[in-house]
Amino acid sequence: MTNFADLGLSQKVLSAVADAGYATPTPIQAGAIPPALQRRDILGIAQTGTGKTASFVLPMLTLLEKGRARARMPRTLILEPTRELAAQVAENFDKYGKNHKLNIALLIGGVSFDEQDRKLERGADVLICTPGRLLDHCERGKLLMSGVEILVIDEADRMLDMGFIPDIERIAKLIPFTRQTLFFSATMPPEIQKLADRFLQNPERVEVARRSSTAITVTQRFVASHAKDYEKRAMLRDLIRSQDELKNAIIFCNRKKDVAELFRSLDRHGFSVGALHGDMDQRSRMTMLANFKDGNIKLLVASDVAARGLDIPDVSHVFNFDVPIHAEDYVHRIGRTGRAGRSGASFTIVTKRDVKFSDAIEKLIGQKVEWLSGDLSELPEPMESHENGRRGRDGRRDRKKDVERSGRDRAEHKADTAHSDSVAELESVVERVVAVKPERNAENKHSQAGRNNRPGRAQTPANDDNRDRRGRNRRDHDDGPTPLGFGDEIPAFMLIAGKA
DNA sequence: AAAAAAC
Repeated sequence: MTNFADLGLSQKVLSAVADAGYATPTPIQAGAIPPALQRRDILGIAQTGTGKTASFVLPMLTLLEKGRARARMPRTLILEPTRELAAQVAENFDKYGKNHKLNIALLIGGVSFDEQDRKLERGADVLICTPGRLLDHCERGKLLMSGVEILVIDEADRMLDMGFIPDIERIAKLIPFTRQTLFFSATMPPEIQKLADRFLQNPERVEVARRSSTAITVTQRFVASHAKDYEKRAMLRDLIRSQDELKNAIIFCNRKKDVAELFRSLDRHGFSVGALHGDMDQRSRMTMLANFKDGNIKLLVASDVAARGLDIPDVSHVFNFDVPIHAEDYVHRIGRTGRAGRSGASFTIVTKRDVKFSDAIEKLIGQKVEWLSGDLSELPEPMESHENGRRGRDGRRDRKKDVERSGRDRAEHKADTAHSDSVAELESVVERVVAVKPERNAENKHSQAGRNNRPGRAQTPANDDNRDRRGRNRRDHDDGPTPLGFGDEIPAFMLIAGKA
C-alpha cells in the first residue's frame, strides 16, 4: 500500500498531512498526485468524498514552494461551481498549507469586493473562485491572468449543468496555453469529454470507482404521505422524533421557498434547525453551514445547493421532504450520510404525485426502496380538520397521544396559517437562530432575551427588509415566549447542547 | 415541479 511519503510531496506538505491525521492516500490521491507533481495535465474522474480536493491541493502546495506571487498576477486558479465549495477548498489550503506562507484569495459572490481586491493587490498564489465573481474582477481590469501556471476545473459536469461552460471557456482563454490543467468531473458525458479534449494536453487519466448507486451503509426508506404541505410537515416531525440515533440531519426540499417555509415551521416547533439555500445572504449561508458542522444546529433544511460536494462528515440522517425531480440528485442527497463506511439513514416522503420520480429513483439505483409503514395504497384518509387529530397509521397511535396531538395540531395550524415565503423573513429568523446559538439551551430557547439579541446587520438597509412594516421583527408578535409548549416532548438530542 | 451563479 502506498504511503503519502512515496508520492513526491514536499516535507512541509507531508508534515501538515500527518498533523491532519492522514497516513494513507485515497486512490484518487495516489493516482493523481505523482503525475501532477511532474506537471502533467490530469483528467480526474471522481466524486466528492473520494479525497479529490486533496489530490490537487497537495501537489499545488508543493509546486508553489518555488517562486513568489506578484501583484495582480495570480499563480494558480481554481474554479468551483458554488460558493460553499470554493470556501471549502480554501479551508483545505489553510489546513495543508499551514507550513507555507502563501496568499490564498477566495473570490466568490455575495461578499465584499474590496477585501478580495486588496488580496489581489498583495499578490495571490492561489485564487479560488466561482466564475461570475472572477470575471467581474477581470472586467474591472484588476487581474492579470498571464502568470497563471496551474488551472483547476473542479466539478466540471456540475458546471455544465449550471450553464457555466461559456464562462469557463472565457476564463481559460485568458490563461497561457503553457499552463498545467487539472480537470475533475464526477461523470464523463460526451460534452464533458469534448471539453476535456479541448482543455487538456496528453492528460493522465485517473478514474476511481464511481459510486453508481447508493452506499450500502445507508438505510433507505420511502414514507407515504398526503400531498398537503402541513401533512408532510407533520409526517416529517413524527419521523424525526421517532429516530433513536439521530445525531444530525439534512432535510432537502426542491424549492427555495419551501426551504424557508419548512425551516420556519420546524423552528416554531422547537427544533434546533438551520436553513441553507442560494437566495440567503452569504453571511447567513456561511454561518449556517459552520454551525451545522460544529453541531450547534442539529437539523439543516437545504436546497440542492447542499446536495453535492459539501464535506460535512458524519451526518446521521437525510430526509427528503420532497422527492428530487432528477433521480441523480437523490444519490447525491443521500450520499451526505453513510460516508466513510459509517452507517446512515435516509427517509424520502413520497406523495401520489411523486410516484414517477420515486420510480425513476428505484430504476437508477437498481433496487426497490422499502416503505416505512405501508405504501401509498395503504395511506389512511387525509385528516379533515386539524381538530380531529390525525388518524394513526396502522393504529400506531393510542388515544392519549391523539388528545395530545389535537392541541399540537392547533398550534401547527397557527404556525402554518401565519405563512410567509419571504426570503427576507427567513433571513431574519436565521439571524435570531445564529445570534442566540451559543447560550441557547432548553431553558432560554424561547426567552425574549435571546430573541432580541441580534448582532451584526442591524444597521444595514438590507436588514430593514428583514423586519416587517411596523419596524419590528415579525417573530416577536406571533407567539409567546413558549410558543408551542411541547416541553418534555422534544427529545433531548434535538435541543441545542447547552450543557455539553 | 428546481437550483445554482455577478453587480
